[in-house]
Amino acid sequence: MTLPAPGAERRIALISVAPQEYVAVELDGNAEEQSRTQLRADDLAEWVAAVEAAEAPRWILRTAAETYASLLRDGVRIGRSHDLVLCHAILRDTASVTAPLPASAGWERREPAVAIPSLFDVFEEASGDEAIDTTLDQYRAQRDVIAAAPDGRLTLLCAAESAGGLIAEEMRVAGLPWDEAVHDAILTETLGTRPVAGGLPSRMVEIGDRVRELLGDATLHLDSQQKLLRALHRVGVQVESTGRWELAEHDHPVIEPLLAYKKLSRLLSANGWAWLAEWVHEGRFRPVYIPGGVVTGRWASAGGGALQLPRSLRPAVRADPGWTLVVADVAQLEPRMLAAMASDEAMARAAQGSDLYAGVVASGAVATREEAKYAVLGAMYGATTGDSGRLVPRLRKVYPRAMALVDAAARTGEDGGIVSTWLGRSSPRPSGEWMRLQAEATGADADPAVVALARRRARDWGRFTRNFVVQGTAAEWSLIWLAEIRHRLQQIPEVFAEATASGPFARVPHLAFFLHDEVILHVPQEHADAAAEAVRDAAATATTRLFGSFPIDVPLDLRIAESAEK
DNA sequence: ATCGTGGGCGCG
DNA sequence: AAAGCGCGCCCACGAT
Repeated sequence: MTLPAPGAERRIALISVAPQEYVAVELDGNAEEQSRTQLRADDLAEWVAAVEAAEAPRWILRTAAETYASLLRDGVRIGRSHDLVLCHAILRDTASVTAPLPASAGWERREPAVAIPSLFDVFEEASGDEAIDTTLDQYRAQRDVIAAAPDGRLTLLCAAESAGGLIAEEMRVAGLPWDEAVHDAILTETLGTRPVAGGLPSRMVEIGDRVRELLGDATLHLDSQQKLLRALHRVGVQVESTGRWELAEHDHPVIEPLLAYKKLSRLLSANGWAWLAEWVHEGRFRPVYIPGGVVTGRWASAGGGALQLPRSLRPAVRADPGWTLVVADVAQLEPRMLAAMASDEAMARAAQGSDLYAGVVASGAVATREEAKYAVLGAMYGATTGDSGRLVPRLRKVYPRAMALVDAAARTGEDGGIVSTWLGRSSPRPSGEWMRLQAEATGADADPAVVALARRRARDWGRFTRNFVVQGTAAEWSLIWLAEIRHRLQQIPEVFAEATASGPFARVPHLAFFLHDEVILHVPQEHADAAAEAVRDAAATATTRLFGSFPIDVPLDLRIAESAEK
């Protein structure tokens, strides 16, 4: 991702002014209108492609989820954008500047389900000229907020967020190569023979019958939590819930088959044959990504459970013939971000190499890798009890700067304050209800029960803000990583071999999947090494863009393989 | 029939 | 071995 100085790049706002009608407004260095081009929807893709090839401007879009999807369907890709909806969400709440962007309902994200039909709703009572004025005013307001932030952090964040908006649409169009036969084989192997009409697969029937027999109820409906709980009590298993963890603590013949049944049941309902039929078409799984869909800046997804694919199905992710996958993830991204944010050199030393937890053990803070893991997770999540909570104070001695950062974030949250990520995405204000409860608890004659509740809610919010700064900064690293990968892949020439898929990514290496700290690329075999190098370079660049010369390792686990199986 | 909620569990 | 953060989705179940 290159970030030219403001004014040094061409910027063109692409504005929908009426159904089937667009206006492209070219802006000068002061974001003043320079020229205007009227476009019919039918001509849009061709015009954008020509301008992109000639000038590679930064396209100012209402949001990629609306405009870019249709361009991609017409085979047109763009390089850079400024996504007004995505950036509005960041800029209206940022604590990085004294005067954040005024919130404006017209620039809120819309539900994906209505995004496409409502593409023109915002303008239904406005003339085309009003739509243009509204868009340009919003862009100028955003530009002013971005420029007011120190160190260009919001420039980087908004550029990366906008790139994420493009990438999410591109990954949806490209899809994740998915081998339906492999998926089907895994299901049959795990669940048993597929039922012909309704009913459950054979292994589930067998195991379910065994569970019912051991519970002494031949007609028990195992999917009913309440009935199952009562049946367990009847045979003397005194659990309070039917959760996996609590069941595992009990010793009764029914536990083992019951846990096995629950595992199978989960696979069937979440990613069984019905999921396969609904979400995989022509060898591609196409999830709906929602960039910035989580308050911390992480991506969310809608439909298909894209971010919850069970590891057991990874073998079904298979490259097309003549293509390969580049699969890369970062180990322990969040604590690495924490070490760098806090300039904690001791923690950064522990983070050298591929296993941060081993480094924590080497520092002498804890005795085993497992303890290191629970201590570090506990530090970032705010654990206070259990083994994890007991280990956290040891880290405070060895990594005082890192711990001071998360402890301060927790205190700020407990006091009702706002915290921010490294680049300036800020946490939401606590709710009015939360504020009222805290106010009620500070009175001299406050009910002790109210005080206790307020304390608990304050700590809850403190754990959220504690984690926000770390999870959100990790999301920023990943976003820049993604954008840099995309930028590098665009330099790799297309292949001339016969394409195995259709669409704008049929002949080029492309991102196919993203999951918080992991990417999967789908790449013509001849470009596998170049793509892998792009992924590594991009990671190094992401780290430098965020933390300059601070020495923090962010090592990748990267492999080139036909399948995503680990 | 449809909606909201809670339990449970997959992912990071 | 822990239960501390962030999600989305499925199911049952009770309310509408």
